[in-house]
Amino acid sequence: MALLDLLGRRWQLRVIWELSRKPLNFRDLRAACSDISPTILNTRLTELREADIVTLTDDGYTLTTEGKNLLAEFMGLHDWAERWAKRR
Amino acid sequence: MALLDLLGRRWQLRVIWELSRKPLNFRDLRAACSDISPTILNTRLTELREADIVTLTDDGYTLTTEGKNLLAEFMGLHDWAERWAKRR
DNA sequence: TTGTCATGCTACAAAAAATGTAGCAACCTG
DNA sequence: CAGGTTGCTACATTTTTTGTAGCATGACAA
Repeated sequence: MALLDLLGRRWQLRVIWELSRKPLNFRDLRAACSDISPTILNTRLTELREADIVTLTDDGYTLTTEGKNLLAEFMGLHDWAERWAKRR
Repeated sequence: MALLDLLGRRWQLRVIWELSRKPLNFRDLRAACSDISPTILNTRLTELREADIVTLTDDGYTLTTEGKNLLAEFMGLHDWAERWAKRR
C-alpha cells in the first residue's frame, strides 16, 4: 500500500490537517505544527509536493485538488477521532 | 488532534490495515508488515490496545468494534489511494 | 516427565530519522 | 542601500527504529 508509505510518516497527516483550514507559509505552517523542525518540515513538504498533494503558491503552501480529495476522505477519520476522544 | 498522535506514527496505519482482512498472531502480523522489528510492533500493538482499537484473542490480534469503525473510515482513504496510484 | 514446538515478547547494539538552533540566500519595500 | 520577510540548509544532539538473538510460557506428544 503506497499510501501508507506516504502518510505513515511522522507529521505527514498533521501537515495536511493544518493546511486544511487555509494556506500557510513555511514559517506559519511550522508554528502550526508545534514548531516542528524546519528540516523535517521541508522533507515532508517535498514528499507531499512530489505526490501532488500540496503545492506552493503565492498564498503559501496549499492543498491541490488531489489534496482536497484526500482531505475529504480524511475527515471521516477525523469524525471518528472526535467520537473516540469523547468516549475516553 | 489526538488522532494524529495515535495514527501519525510509523507502522500504525499499516498494522490496522493488515488486521483488516483477518486476525493475525504476532509472528504473522510481523511478516505481513514486511518483517517489521518485533520491538516496534509490540510498541504499536500496546498503543493500539490501550486505545481499544485492537485486542488479543485466541484467534490472534483482532480489531475491536472501535477498530472496525475506524477501519470503515479508513477505507475512504484507501479508495482515494487506489485512484491516486493509478494516476501516477 | 520430558522433549519439542509454537507463540508472545524482550534485550541490545547499530543504523536511521527527528530535533533544535543558527543562519544563509533571495526577494521585497522604503 | 538598509531592514524585514521568507524558504530553506547545516549540523551536532537526541530519539526512534532496525535486526538479530533468544527467553518464557503453554500446548501437545512420546
